[in-house]
Amino acid sequence: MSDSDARIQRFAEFLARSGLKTTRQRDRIVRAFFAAGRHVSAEELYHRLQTEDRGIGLVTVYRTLKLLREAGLATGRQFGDTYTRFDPNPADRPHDHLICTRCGKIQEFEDASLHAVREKAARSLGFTVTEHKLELYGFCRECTRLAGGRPVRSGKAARPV
Amino acid sequence: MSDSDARIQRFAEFLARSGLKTTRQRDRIVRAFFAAGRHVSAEELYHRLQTEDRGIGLVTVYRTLKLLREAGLATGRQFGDTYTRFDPNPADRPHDHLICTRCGKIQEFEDASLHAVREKAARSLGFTVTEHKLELYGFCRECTRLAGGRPVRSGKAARPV
DNA sequence: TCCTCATTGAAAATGAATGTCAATTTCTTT
DNA sequence: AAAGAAATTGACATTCATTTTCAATGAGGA
Repeated sequence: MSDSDARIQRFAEFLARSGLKTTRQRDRIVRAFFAAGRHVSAEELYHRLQTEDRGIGLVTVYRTLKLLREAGLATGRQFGDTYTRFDPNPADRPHDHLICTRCGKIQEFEDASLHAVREKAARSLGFTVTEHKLELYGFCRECTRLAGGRPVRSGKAARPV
Repeated sequence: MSDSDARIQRFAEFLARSGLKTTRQRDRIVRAFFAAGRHVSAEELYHRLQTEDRGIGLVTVYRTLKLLREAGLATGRQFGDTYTRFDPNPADRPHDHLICTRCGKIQEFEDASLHAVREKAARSLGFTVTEHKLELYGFCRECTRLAGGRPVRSGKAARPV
């Protein structure tokens, strides 16, 4: 059973447990989502789906992504642009991000020592931490070279708001 | 000169440098912003200002907050609700956040070792990091006790999207 | 199969944030 | 101090992502 299949199964279980139904649309959206990689928006997913099934509305894509979040199978992220991007859970790959504010590139990374930071903060303040988001904003290698590290207002690239 | 005054001065310099003008509205908005503490939304700031000056429009609050960001004096954050909250810069107080997904409480913390994480990621990937955002989502002390760490759908509290 | 209730898509609604524009204000230049 | 060019303002309209509404359809247990 592929990685993706396992998650699709978990989603089916979530639906059953919640008294919800399995439909052609949900099935296709969920498959497309797990096949899509990372940082997809609802709109992007919707467009990909149009090639295989014209009868899937953008609204249903939004609804299904919301269910995926409730099932704990997806996380939404906002990187400084106006829309939400979605990532599959669980974090089988690094989940922290470097965002270039000049060209908009998003690079993933992971640092094990972050868990120490997380635990320490949680313990000292009595929190139970279930999830974290770390974003580093700045310039990627190319943009550091091109711009000498100085900001360029492009209007396109994500901003750290 | 108070902390706040120094920033107000820096904003005035920014305006002059950019060929922009000082106005009663901008002045009041900026003062109110630095007096407001943290995590204020444009709307909240607007409401506070109504008590002292009815002639300040919400639109101008938005515009001035945008200028403050461009001046490097404010940062916008999205904690899983639909609007943007603003924090003053520079980070003279901790800038990382624990967000309770049950009651919506936001608690600040700081961990010096995060800088090591930041530098390490930046160095290994060639990034020049200028800013970071770290958010830990989970349950605060009270909610951990009350809910036994289990999620409660309140519809009000921030969600990790 | 029947029957109930969830689901769907289209259109309308929402809500935060931004653009438009005529009237006003700032600030530099006489 | 007065004038004039240019920026600023607020009310209104607009945009854009996302959500709600609603009538028609579909799923799936009895």
